[in-house]
Amino acid sequence: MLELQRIRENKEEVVERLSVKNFDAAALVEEIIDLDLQRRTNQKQLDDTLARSKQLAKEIGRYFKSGEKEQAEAVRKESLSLKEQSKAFSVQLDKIVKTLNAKLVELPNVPHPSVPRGKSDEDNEQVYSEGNLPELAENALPHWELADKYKIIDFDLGSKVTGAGFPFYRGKGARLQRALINFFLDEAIAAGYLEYQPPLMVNEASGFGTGQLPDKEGQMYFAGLDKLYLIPTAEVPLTNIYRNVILKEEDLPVKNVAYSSCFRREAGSYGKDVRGLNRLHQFDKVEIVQIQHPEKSYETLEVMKEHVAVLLRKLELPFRILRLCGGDLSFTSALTFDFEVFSGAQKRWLEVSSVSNFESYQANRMKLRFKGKDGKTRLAHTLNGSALALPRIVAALLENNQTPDGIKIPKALQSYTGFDIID
RNA sequence: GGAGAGAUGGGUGAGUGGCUGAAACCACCGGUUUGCUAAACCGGCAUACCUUUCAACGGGUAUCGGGGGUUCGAAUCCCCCUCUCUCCGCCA
Repeated sequence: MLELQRIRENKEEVVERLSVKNFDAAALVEEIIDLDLQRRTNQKQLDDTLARSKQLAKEIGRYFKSGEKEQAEAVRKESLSLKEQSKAFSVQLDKIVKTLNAKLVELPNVPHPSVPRGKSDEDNEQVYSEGNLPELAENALPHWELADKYKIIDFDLGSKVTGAGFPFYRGKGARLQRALINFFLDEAIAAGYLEYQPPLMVNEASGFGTGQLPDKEGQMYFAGLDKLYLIPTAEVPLTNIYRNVILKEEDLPVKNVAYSSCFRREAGSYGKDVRGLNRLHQFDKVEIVQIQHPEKSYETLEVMKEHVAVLLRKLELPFRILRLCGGDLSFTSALTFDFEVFSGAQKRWLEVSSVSNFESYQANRMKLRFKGKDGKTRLAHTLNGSALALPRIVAALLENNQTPDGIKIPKALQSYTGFDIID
């Protein structure tokens, strides 16, 4: 969530910038400022009452010790009435704080000044592209037909055993998955990231910390008996490692990477978007996360972008980078770049990575801070990016590299797969 | 799943109703001393909110796993929850 101080001191700017996200924050911001004022007034009253109570309690102690029972009794009476007062203040303060927090959570992150206005993904701004679009024969097959032809992915079997969106990978298909995971992890480790194997289920506090809860509750699978959520991305456990942590400035940046399966309910998706590997309920992804000094986070965002670009280059996939417009930007993000690869037979761009700077928005929710060299404690900035999500990479690899002899594996991957063609 | 023990500041650990936001030691930071290093000595060392003619030095409140209760007063007593450890059961 946004920092209260920022809302208080830059009210107009916050409202104006949030309008880029097509979010009308004017009324909400006023409410928050008003609640904050109430909170402070109330707190002052409570604190004063408690301070007096403490004083009296000490007096009573002294009287009892010196055996002055009568004085003690008198003071005790006063203290008793103070107790009622402070109870009332405390109940009211609690109510105000709860309302204030609920309102604060409704406020999305403020977009970076470079974020263009726009309604939907059609308004995203292409900032870079690389590689030539593949020229495939007219009868080129989409990946789901290739998957079937070479018996490397079985969607029907997944439907039988689990449900739609939970495919089986088999033979060279399974090995290709394993190869990609190892390739991505090795690249991240070489770039200085520390590898984690995180839990695939998280508790409610973690879901709140990275911003999945409360608003995106319906997107996560929930194990109700134990109140645990299946992670939609490794970002959740990987970032929540630092929930309620105060790092030292010299520990920054923290660079973590994790491979994990990801689970998404994807309620409301349909049509060509969910065909084959285009959108799954369970998929594999390697995720990179950085925790960085506020003054360096945008530099870092560029570095992370380049990391993803290198991966796609090594996989010889044509890709483009989009700067998400306000309308397409997620609730918690200040600036996001999407990477899309061109999938030759479907003739469409598929999103394979999303690299974001959340500034202090997640950090404020989870109280992730660092102590500066000046001794002051400040919120850190969090960033993350997919590097990369597997299914659509596989879709593009299959489609773009199909030949009459089989599907060619890019050079960089061959030492990982142990084969250079799927036939 | 059953039985028991426990959770205190960065770490170890004292503290069973008032003088404890919390001893001591270690770690860390600053200083003195010192050929250098080390040692010794002195000082500092949590977080949040409030207070904004407090520039600075401050003042107030809360926090001893989390929540609730008893009491004029709770780290200390009571209840609930979470987690950790030990033993038993089960098991990849």
